[in-house]
Amino acid sequence: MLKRKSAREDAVAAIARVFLDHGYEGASISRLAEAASLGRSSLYNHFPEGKPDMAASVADLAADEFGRLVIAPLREQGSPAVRLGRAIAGLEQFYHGGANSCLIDHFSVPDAVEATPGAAHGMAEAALAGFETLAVSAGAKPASARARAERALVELQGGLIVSRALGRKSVFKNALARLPSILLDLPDPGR
Amino acid sequence: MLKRKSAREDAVAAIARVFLDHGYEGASISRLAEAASLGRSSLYNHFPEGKPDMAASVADLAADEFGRLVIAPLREQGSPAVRLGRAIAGLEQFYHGGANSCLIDHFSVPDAVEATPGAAHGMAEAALAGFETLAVSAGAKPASARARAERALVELQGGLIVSRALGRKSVFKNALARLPSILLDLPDPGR
DNA sequence: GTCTATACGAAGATAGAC
DNA sequence: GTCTATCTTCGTATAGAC
Repeated sequence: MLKRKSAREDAVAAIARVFLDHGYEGASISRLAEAASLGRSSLYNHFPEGKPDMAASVADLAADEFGRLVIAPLREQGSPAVRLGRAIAGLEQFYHGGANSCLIDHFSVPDAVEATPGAAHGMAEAALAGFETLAVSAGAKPASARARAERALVELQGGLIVSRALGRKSVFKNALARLPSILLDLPDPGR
Repeated sequence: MLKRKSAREDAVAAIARVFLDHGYEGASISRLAEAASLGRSSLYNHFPEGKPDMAASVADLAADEFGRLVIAPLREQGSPAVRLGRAIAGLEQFYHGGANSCLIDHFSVPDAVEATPGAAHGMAEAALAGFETLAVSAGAKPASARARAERALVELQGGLIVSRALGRKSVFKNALARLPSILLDLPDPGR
């Protein structure tokens, strides 16, 4: 089921980078239009509800991509370690090795929450659920799996923030490298 | 050496919350003025250079407070565990138990970086240096201490982000609770 | 120091020509 | 679908009265 990209989908992909780089408030219509190689007005043909519409579309795209690159591999066949390895490769791609900042963060400010209610919350919960599933299938008990998933998500988000603040992608890479021990290493496997 | 708070210092404390809640771009002069209980114009008496001036002042205040509440306790007398305990109490206070988002994050977007160059970077480095010192005095070797400090900062920032996105302060509290094992537990103490 | 008034451009959005 | 033109509101900033 290959679907040809619509013009709107092209626009969403183009403007996503602006929200990523500048945050919701910093993503002005002018910047968005320039990124999409369109006039300001032309954007409103693709997004009749204006900026909230654009932000919601970007959030949807990000959720889709995250699902495809990270969540799906976690639920595929293979040992937990192999599945996590594929998800980590997906994370590197999704975040461009730490160069991307995360929408969860940018979409958590009040004005963005008002425009796209539940977007940040939903992305965070989706990631949490994916990691939790992996931890369970690695043998963790429910409560432990939940805690491990939370730690993994914290590690990921923190890695992105600190990486960007310090201008060192290695921080994000190091965070990725810690995921296996967080999600897979069970201190008392037999318990 | 008790110094009376100047009117300007009052204003800085008041507007800090706006930058914290809304980010650099979302902190409009109107919002800042309202938070400071002043007219828009009056703000320019205290901050002649306008918004960048305000942002820089807030960054300075945050750095001072962080130094006082978190870094200083790390360097005081007492065992490493006791010092970290005091720093963690300081962190709870500084971040209001996870209710605050961090300036490091908000000041890392391009427009904020342009307005207050080096602010985000400096705050991150200061935290890193403080944690590193503690790890060293707990017996970690230089390279290990550096890595541990980085992990601690990642944990902190990630905890704040995820806490805010999910609306659960427990995420931040859990992150704080992991700091001792990150900074103090040395797997091979004799090595 | 704080206010009112004001200027000026940017941001968000719409109408209508092509 | 995209453009030009236009509108309104907001954001930033200054001048000057009190």
